[in-house]
Formats: sequence, C-alpha cells, structure tokens
Amino acid sequence: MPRKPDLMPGTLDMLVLKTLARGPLHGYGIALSIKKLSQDVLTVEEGSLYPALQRLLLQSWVKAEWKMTETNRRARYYTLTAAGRKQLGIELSQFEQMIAAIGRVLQDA
Amino acid sequence: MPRKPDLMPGTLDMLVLKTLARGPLHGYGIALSIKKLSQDVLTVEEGSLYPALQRLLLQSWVKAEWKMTETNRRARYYTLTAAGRKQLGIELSQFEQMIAAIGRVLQDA
DNA sequence: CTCTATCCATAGATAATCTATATATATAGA
DNA sequence: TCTATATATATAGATTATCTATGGATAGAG
Repeated sequence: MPRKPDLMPGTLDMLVLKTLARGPLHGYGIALSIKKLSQDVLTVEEGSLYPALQRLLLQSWVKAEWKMTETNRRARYYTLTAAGRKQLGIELSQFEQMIAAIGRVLQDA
Repeated sequence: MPRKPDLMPGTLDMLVLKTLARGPLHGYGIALSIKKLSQDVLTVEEGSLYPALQRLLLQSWVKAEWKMTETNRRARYYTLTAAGRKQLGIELSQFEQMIAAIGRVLQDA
C-alpha cells in the first residue's frame, strides 16, 4: 500500500522560491501559503521545510533575517535573492519540460 | 549545483504501469518506450527500472514470464494485472490532482 | 572475431521527504 | 488563573526512491 505523499518530491524548492518571489515571508508563512494556494492538496511538513530552507540559504538563493511579525512574535524572514530568482526560472522550465514529457507518455495512442 | 534528474521522483511506477497498459513488454522495452514517447526527456536507468518492477511484482500489479523476443533473445515479459490497472487509475488521478495543485501555487496572483 | 545493441539484475551511495520530537510565546477562553 | 490552540523554529532518525557503478550473457553486424 503506497502512501500518498504530501507533495511531489523534487518540487519543494521550486514552490518555496515561487512563494518568496511574491515577497519576504517566514517559514511558517511559507507553509501556510502553499497549503492555502494549493487548496489543501499540498502540505509542507516542518521536517521538509526547514531542511529545504537551509539548502536554499546554502546556495544563496534566499537570505534570512530575524524580525518581529505583525502579531509580535520572533520569526525568521526569508527573501529571494537575484540568484534565487534566476534559479526559480530554471526550475520552472525544467518542471514544465518534465510535465510535458510525462504527458506524452501518458497519452493514449 | 543541483543535478537535473532523469525523471520526476514518484512517477516511475505510474509510467511503467501506463506503458504496460498498452500491452506486455520486457524491461528493456519499457525503458525504450518511455524514452521514445517522452522524446528523450525521460530516461529510465536500469538501477531505477528493475527495483520498480520488483515493487510492482510484489504488489501483484504486474506479472512476469520468460519468453523469447522477436529477435530471438530471452526476456522477461511483464503484463498488467487487473489490480495493476486499478492502481494505474489511482496514480493517474493523484498525479493530476498534484499537478493541478502545483499549478495553483505557481500562478501569478 | 570483435563490437554494438539487446537483455537481466544487484549493491551501494545519495538525496529528499516524513515522523517524531523539542522548545518557546501570544492569546483566547474556561 | 489555568489550559488549549495557534504561531514560530529547528533537528534527529527512519524511510524511500533514484542514480551510479557493476556484473553477466548473447545475437547479429561488420
């Protein structure tokens, strides 16, 4: 019995970068945003999200700074860098290429 | 520098099941078929394919028998079972649901 | 007789995700 | 006041899938 994954493996970095392309956001906010926009189909677990953010930081695709939220709580805000924006473009086009290729395999013919 | 994957993780079983839905085929043929239909975008490595076929056999989604190919070589032909056909339907709909959800997250708005 | 394409399969490394856990605080409500 | 919930970050360990690297075997072309 294969388990239904919370998200499609390999797409998380792209989703996070895209979310940050709309403006800086803290981790928790990123998870909420993806969940909401996907209409609850995609759920980003903390154990997936924070390692992903560490990856993105290491690559300098995002930068982070501690700030206070509107609700007066400490939070780490992530901002997309120029390199991150470029990387997002690369991942988007690779993703679309893959989806198109899978679509061809799935076609009835 | 992230490497470009040969296929989208999590989609291999679906692609194999779909390929076998067109008729029985041996492993090598499955790999060739996916590569060709995807126009060389997707490459199924042996180290991914044969473990995947073992998974599918274990679940009884496919069955296998040794036969001779048209070119007079021993080959193991895989056939989709009824359960496999059902599973293909499940995986297809989950895939489409995921793709739609990702599409919503990627939308500009 | 050698090379290429066809065919099978596994071991080990790598990477990404999920589960579980830990910590901390603001605020609402009992 | 006490408690539950939502907000917020982060890591350790297990699991799983894929990729790399092998290994073996044979048909047929040149």
